[in-house]
Amino acid sequence: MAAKRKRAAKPKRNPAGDESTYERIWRVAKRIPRGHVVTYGQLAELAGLPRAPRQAGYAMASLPSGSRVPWQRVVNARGEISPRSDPGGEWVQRVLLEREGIEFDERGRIDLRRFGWRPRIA
DNA sequence: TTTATGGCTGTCA
DNA sequence: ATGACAGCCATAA
Repeated sequence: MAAKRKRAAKPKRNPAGDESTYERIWRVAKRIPRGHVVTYGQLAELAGLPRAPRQAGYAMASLPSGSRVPWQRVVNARGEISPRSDPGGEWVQRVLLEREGIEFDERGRIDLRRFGWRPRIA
């Protein structure tokens, strides 16, 4: 019998064709409807990484240029735009969101109760 | 292989 | 309410 493995062995996805963790996150992100936002933790959870909200963030940071993933619709748990490596990027994100009809309060925060995307738990 | 990093989060003072 | 700390996990060196 196969040796018992404490944790499931890594999926060992194939180089091309199979989807990596990031791709899976991106796929979920693409489902975010316009005019709504999700938190990194939520995104990670939907992607199957309930304890890896950071990975969701890095997946966004790792997005290839030209991708149609609405990274702009991903914000932190506070409903705020997280500071990232790219200077000025948060401003861009905010503009994109406002362009979708999302409103920010004076503190630069989004009301997740109104704009938060609440997908059915798959 | 190990080590370091990083668009986070939840808890505690 | 804000500020600081530790935990978590995949990716890149």
